[in-house]
Amino acid sequence: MAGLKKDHNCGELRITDCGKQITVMGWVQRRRDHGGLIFIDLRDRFGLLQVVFNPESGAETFSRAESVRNEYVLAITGVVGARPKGTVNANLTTGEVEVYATELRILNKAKTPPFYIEDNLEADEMVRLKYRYLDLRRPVMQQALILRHKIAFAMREFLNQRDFLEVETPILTKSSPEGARDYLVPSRVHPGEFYALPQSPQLFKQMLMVSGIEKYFQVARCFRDEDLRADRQPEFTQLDIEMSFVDREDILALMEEMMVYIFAKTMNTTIKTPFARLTYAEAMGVYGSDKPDLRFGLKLVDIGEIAAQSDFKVFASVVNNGGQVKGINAVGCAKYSRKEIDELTNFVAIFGAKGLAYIQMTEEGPKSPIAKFFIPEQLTAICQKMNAKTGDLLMFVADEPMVVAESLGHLRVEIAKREGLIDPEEFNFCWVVDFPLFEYNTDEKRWVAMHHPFTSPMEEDVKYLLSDPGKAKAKAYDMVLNGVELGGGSIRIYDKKVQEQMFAAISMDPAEARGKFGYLLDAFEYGAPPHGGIAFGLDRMTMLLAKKNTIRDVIAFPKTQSATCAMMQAPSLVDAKQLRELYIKTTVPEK
RNA sequence: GGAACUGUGGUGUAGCGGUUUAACAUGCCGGCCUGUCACGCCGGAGAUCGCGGGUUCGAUUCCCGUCAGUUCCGCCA
Repeated sequence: MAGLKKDHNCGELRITDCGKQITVMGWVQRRRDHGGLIFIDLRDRFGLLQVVFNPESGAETFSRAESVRNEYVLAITGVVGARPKGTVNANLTTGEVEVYATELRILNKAKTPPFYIEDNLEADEMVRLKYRYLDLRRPVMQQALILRHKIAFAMREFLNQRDFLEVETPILTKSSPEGARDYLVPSRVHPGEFYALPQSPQLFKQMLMVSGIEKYFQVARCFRDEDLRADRQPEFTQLDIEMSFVDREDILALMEEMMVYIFAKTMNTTIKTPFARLTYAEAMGVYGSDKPDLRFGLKLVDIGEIAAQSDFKVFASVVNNGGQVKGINAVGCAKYSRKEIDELTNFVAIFGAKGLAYIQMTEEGPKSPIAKFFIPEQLTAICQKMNAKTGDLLMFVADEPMVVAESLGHLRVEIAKREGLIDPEEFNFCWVVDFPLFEYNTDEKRWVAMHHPFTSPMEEDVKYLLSDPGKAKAKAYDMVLNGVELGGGSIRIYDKKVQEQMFAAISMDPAEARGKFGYLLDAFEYGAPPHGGIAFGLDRMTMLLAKKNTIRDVIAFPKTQSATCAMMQAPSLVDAKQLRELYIKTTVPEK
């Protein structure tokens, strides 16, 4: 930098700085060359600053300014001055001042970037990811990273104030049979053996409780080798928390306080506590989701009883076979065309619904292809139950409970989006509690833990662990924000006997349990305290607060949907020598 | 593993329901310009329309396959 020192940031200069001689460094946002007068907007992380070059700048400096192009890296020394009357730019925080350059050094030249370095650009995401270092120069991207930093910092601040200890846990760890697919790392020292990257620090944090840490947290990187989504990346960051000597209410209350703190520090807003609370059964029954979006209504209404008595065989037989018939009232949507209803029918088919029955509430009364199967009293009863008025559209799905929930649960969100029922400024939190302890896996023909196999059953349900697993409820809870699962946790098992029963319930024989989790069972014999915890998705939280549609926009270097890094071209083939050292032979089929 | 959508100069788009010199904006290059801030004006370069095959006299356009991206289902304790 040839002896120059950046003594001011571009974005920080104000009218009160007039007269100062300063040196700024940054990137050329734009050059406006008027022949005898050149303006350069210089950009750094803190903002934009207009620099003026005129003949008084000196011939050499002026001609150098003529050669400057976008994204060149410059060091400029000059004097801050007030802009002449009528040339103030209200769109810039530095719009009242400009710098009269006396010296210009080109610290580095730049090729023309493949896309504009500015907000609101609509470049192809693949191009943005390939040139992520340029994409991240855009102020909106930097704001997202800044917000992410503030959130993580507020978390640390809050937990530190509450006596929590941040402890790091291993990245090279042991593969576990339950849960997501593991990323594996071959061991050179132990031929044929593998480490796994952690899906979460779950067992380590429980061990830390046995160690007497009492209050632990970690901003932990987690890895799951599963397919990606807009809100799912193969590596992601969790705020992982665990506490000893607490019950569910202690944790929920503390986490609400933490969210209040985070929102105060990062969004400058006050959020209301306590959060709404729903049981899993309520959430599924009324909203068709275990992560309900409570910003709008469109609740699911059960019309099974009426449907069972109708002549509509499709409905009646579903009810008689233990299924459900439920509907939602899309208020004011009777205007929907046949085409739109077909679209919605295709939409619910994604979730397994075999059809979408509907009733349009017209001026002439209920109009529907299925109306003829109902006597007037039944139609009236349905309309009454669903609070239907002229202009509304009632839509129904009849199927097994899970299909009804999922299809109508997604449909209500789709209708809310189409009808603009969602206030984008609202942050609506709730807790979902009382999850089932198990769910039945039809492929593996066994019960599996819904949360994870270290989750404590409700005391009164311990007796069902082996006799009637489907009946057991868990001391588990999820925090939900605007229909997105922000975090989840549970009170853990700390009793060796209960833990052994748990393993037995998921059809893990004692020898296997010993082999996989022997250290946990051992630890429980040395004075394990009652404990529980929770983990939050930092990426998702940042996405919601930044009002982005994908977590890729709040991750510096995210993966594409096929789990590749567009910038580094990972994953990649490696040298045969590397494979030999690891005793690995690949068996990729020839195309 | 499956479904849908997308792929045209550097970037963002248009196009033709078969035959065009492939259009527009912006960016880029050159020239002019002392108050602009998405500066302006003049001129110029830049695309075998993702890839492969098929139909046809002729394909950017129609069909099939493939690759890549995105969204979703499955999967994600």
